[in-house]
Amino acid sequence: MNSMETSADTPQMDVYNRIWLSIAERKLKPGTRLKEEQLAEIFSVSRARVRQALSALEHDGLVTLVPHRGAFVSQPSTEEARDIFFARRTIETSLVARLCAAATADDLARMHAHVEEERAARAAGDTKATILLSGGFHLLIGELAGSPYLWEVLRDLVSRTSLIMAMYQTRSQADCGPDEHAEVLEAIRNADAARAQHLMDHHLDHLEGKLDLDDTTEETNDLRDILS
Amino acid sequence: MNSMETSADTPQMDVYNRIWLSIAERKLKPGTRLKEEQLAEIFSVSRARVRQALSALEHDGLVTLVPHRGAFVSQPSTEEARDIFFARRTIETSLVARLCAAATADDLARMHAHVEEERAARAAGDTKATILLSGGFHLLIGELAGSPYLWEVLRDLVSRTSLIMAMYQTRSQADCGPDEHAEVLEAIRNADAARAQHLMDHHLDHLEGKLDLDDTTEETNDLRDILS
DNA sequence: GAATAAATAATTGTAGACAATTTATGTCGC
DNA sequence: GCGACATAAATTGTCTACAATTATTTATTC
Repeated sequence: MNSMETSADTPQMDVYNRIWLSIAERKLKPGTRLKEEQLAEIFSVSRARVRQALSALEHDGLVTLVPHRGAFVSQPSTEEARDIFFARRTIETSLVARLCAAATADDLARMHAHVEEERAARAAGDTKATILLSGGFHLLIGELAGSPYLWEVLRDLVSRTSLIMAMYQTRSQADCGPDEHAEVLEAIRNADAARAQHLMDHHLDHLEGKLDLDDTTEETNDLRDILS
Repeated sequence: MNSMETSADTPQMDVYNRIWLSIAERKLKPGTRLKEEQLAEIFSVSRARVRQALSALEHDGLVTLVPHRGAFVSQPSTEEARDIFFARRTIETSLVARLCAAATADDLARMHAHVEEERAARAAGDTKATILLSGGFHLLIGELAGSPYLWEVLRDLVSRTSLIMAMYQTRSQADCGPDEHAEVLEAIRNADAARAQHLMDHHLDHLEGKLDLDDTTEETNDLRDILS
């Protein structure tokens, strides 16, 4: 019942997941063009399957579909980036507050185990796992809050955040840092709702602060976008 | 810049919107089978377009796609129904609190105009408009909060709520009632965040309370589901 | 030599046909 | 007459070929 696994049963979900993962891991950079035929060959599926996957990814905001031009890894604007963080603060501060009142011993154990896993991955220098686990902590909070719907929303927000980080991150490293997660966990353990909310809010602010969201230097790879 | 209009530009979005509207208006009842060819003929489009629209509707939780059996208007379970209301409370209470601090005179005017419109529609006995406007008030709050992302989430939640109401509503009438909306608006006007949050929370509770979410009498139209 | 315009090439969008699966109908045996 | 099995119909899932659009290259003219 691990909610991290994103059911790779059907072939079409497989191509969706593989592209999703590549974007979440930041191997596919924003602005990258995704040709349908090329993807079809890589994954050994028909072009129709690729189109379905791309359509779903567009719905999740990870790729942008331009009519008669093709699919590109999305390049969220600074406004959109700020909006995503706003939405995360709105939802996640509410959820941690609720968790303070409702968390079971088992919940706390799972969160503790997760933070340890994050530490281990970071210590081992496994950047791929670090990025995934870092977002996974936030998803775990959504899961423990007991709302499948909000968990889906959070999954969407976390993956979009990954894209935003890939685009606007200038200084320092990629992930949240397990220390702040540990602090939030400690507040939840103490059932200190106000502190947990404050810490989560601050944590997301910290993440947003790492970004270069000044509108002046809209970086891009696409010559089309550079040369007006 | 009215956010209620759901861009019916492309043909595929048109069929999506027309089905979406029929469900939101509760003309299409939960469990109704949606044959692709039939829809294709009705809308005078190819079956591929219908499939795209159905796929998008499934992603929004309004339609359930069963492999090799077809598409059906979703029949959300009582757990899912409660989850939707939980999500709405989580998000909307946060948003009204924020609005209390940030609402401009223009914002207040728009909300006031909307409540009046609701009253007029209800007085005129226009049930279709009443249902739409009733959800529209909640969407307006999302819009004025200035978060396009959360507005999209709210739109999804409101349409799912409409489906839930169609399924589980037993007594009294369909919509929210403009009086409670007016009360919320009054609290926002007075910048009383705590009261606004409380009223919104109570309002959604009231809505949920109108439903018959006892798990015992899972109503359905599909013979398959009735006769095990 | 530079800019514009036409032609060619590449890519996406669409539709129609075919295959796989499920549902309904009819028949045979009991 | 009732139930199980086989056959037929209907519906969905998938793929391939073709049309529409856009990008690139080449040729022509100023």
